[in-house]
Amino acid sequence: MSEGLRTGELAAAAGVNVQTLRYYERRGLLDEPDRTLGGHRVYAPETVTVLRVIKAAQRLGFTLDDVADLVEAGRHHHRRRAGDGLQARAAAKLAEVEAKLADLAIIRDTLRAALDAGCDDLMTCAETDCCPLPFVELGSVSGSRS
Amino acid sequence: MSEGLRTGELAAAAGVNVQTLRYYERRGLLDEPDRTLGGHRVYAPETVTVLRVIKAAQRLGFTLDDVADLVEAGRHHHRRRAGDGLQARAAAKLAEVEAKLADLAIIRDTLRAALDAGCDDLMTCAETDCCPLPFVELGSVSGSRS
DNA sequence: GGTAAGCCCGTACTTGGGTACCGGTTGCAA
DNA sequence: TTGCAACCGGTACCCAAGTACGGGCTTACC
Repeated sequence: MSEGLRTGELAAAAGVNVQTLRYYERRGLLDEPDRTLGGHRVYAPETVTVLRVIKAAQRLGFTLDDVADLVEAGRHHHRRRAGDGLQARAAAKLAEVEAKLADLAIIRDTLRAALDAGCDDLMTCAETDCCPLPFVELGSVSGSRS
Repeated sequence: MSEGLRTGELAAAAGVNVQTLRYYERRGLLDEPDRTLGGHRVYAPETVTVLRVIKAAQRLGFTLDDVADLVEAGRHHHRRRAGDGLQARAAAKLAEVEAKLADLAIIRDTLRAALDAGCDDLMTCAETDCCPLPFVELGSVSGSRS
């Protein structure tokens, strides 16, 4: 058994695009699979799990670079340096996520306040400073994208 | 009075890059300013406020396209159609922000759980399902970037 | 009037995560 | 054996919100 999947099958099974598979391979997230004599890729069935793990990590806010590192770290996880493991990275990511949550909470409150105050024109509000829009800085997370 | 600012001065006053000013002009966020005889831009001093408003709106999660629409809607805010105003857009944006907050809260909890459970290798965890990582879907916000 | 800083415009590049297109091969089934 | 779907590699393109670069002008100060 373990008959192997072709790109189209794997893509369908994992819910991703065929191009994405080759993109992940280029990025080092997927091992280079075996090939048929003609050069077509043949993936081990476990690869579906690998893809699900990648997608899960992405949903946790890790970038593909993060994931590539994580996969790499896991591949030979003997002799690991400090800061390499999932633990350390998860802790760091958690801090980021918490900062982003705090920012978003401020944004939510501000939007609510703007709604309550009934502002309807940004420029007028800014000039007459009737309204609670934050023309001050919004602390922490600088280069943050979700 | 109201002597006018050159690009460099405006950029410094508003804390943005000079290139960004021309970029905003192209995007329709800034009116085309007056020019000197030689073709150099001369901005009205109020433009600093405009830029602060733009930046504030961005911090609230509006895209530059959103902001451009908002500015446009404010420019002739007589005869406004439903859904045009800041109110409506702020309400929509608030819903987005709340959805994103909910997702991030799940992510935070999951990261915390992974930390508590002491997972240190994604692939092993995925295979042995010892750990709380979410290999399920994470609801709502699809194309969301902060 | 010379020189340096600042500005002009157009274009190309950046980041992150893919997608799309292309012409050419391979695999498989009827 | 023929026909067509699926696959191959390489490259180009998409989004947003800018940033950088290059060659040529303008402005301001000494």
